[in-house]
Amino acid sequence: MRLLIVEDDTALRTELVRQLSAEGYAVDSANDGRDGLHMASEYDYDLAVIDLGLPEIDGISLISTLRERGRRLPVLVLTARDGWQDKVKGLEAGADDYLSKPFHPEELRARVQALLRRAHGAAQNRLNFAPLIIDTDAKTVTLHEHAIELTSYEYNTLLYLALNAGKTLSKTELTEHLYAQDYDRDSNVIEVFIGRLRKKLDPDGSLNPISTLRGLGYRFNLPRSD
Amino acid sequence: MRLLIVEDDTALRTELVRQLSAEGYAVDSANDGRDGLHMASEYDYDLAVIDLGLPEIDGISLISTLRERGRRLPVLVLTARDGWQDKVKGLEAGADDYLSKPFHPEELRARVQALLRRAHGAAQNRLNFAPLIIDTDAKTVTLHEHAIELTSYEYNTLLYLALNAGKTLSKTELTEHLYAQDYDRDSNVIEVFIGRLRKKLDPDGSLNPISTLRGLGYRFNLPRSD
DNA sequence: CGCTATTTTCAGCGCAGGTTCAGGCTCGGG
DNA sequence: CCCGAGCCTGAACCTGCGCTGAAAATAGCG
Repeated sequence: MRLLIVEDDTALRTELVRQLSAEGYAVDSANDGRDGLHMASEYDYDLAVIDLGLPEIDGISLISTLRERGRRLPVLVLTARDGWQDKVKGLEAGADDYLSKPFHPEELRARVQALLRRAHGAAQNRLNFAPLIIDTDAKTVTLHEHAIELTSYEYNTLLYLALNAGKTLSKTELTEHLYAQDYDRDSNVIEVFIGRLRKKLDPDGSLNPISTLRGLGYRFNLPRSD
Repeated sequence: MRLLIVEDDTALRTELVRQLSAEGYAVDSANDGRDGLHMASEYDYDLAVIDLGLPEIDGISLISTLRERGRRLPVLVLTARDGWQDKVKGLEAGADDYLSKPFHPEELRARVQALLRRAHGAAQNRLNFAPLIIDTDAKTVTLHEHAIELTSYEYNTLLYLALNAGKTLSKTELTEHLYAQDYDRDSNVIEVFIGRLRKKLDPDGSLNPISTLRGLGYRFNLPRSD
């Protein structure tokens, strides 16, 4: 999951990046609305955290502009103090949730998680695919009631594929969602991770959870069984 | 467990902080409703003790505001004398329990403990994990019917992990709940405590009660057996 | 006010896990 | 049937995270 933070206060921005990176997200950040708009246009983020009081282009306009351009990513708005009307304006502009400063890290985490889940139509923290279960709370994967040990990038890759089950994702699409900006584009990391995932999830080659579409990308095949 | 005290009487506030710190909680305090609201917003406390007669913003409004914002933390209300109607108002505003001044330290202790337990869905004072038992009343830990000597921070760390059994907790998440505000962020205390816990709880390495998820955090593995 | 127990810092190390690379394989188009 | 682009894979590399033991700081206690 790749997130964008738009926040002018350096201290807070750093803190946000730190927090969310620790949760395993790939995080980019911008310190004003203009940069934020740039970055949000350039990449397909899974979620944006936007402060309303921003120099250059304020948060509200930023959100409106994004929405006008048809970007539907979840937006979490940060409002100064109890900016009551700000919240309303924010929601009207197309934000999905708000958080007033100062806020507690816990709540930020919870909201981000909730928004991401909602966006992918996964209400719960437990994705059930036939014999495969992904628990996003414990960050754990189970196959046939049997725990599978995945490293964090393996997990992230699998999660992203699974959240887009049935859809074909190109390799660039995957890298862009798994890594923060400026990741070396011509590398075969993804192939390697797909390989490792297949080996771990399907050692005997009977499940075929991930199929390759030559020239197009990869697709997660298992149907959701909830 | 991290608590917030909101009390304007300096003597009493200091006393409360002393009391509860002595119990091993991480305690922050505010001396009026405004500060209290700030702090409660900034951080995700596990419980709040709030006096009803407060300057700036009174206790009732403070509680209501918190509840409106969707904060569900347990709130213990302190009322002057037998402020009979105050209790009612307090409970209506969303407090979970009350205590009229003056009160016995013992009683405070008991109520705080009870509320914390309830909040974590642990009705009893005894968390049972297969061969490991944590008695939150006696603050003792038993492994295979055999007492384990833990220092208070070791105990706190273990308890927090155990209360969130199965969930992966990042190191920052842990520090934030174990220490009062402004704790130096880049330190490896947590690693050290985890190490010591493992050594004490699992000397021969057969139980593996706490697993580390590289880059993500730690997870308590034992299932509850109640 | 000293002594002990506990917490915190620190530095060094080991290794997990991410990244790269090379060589072989596969598929599809001509 | 052959060729080449794209994909797979095993192995090697290398960085940084987490572990550890010991020393320094601090708290607790008589």
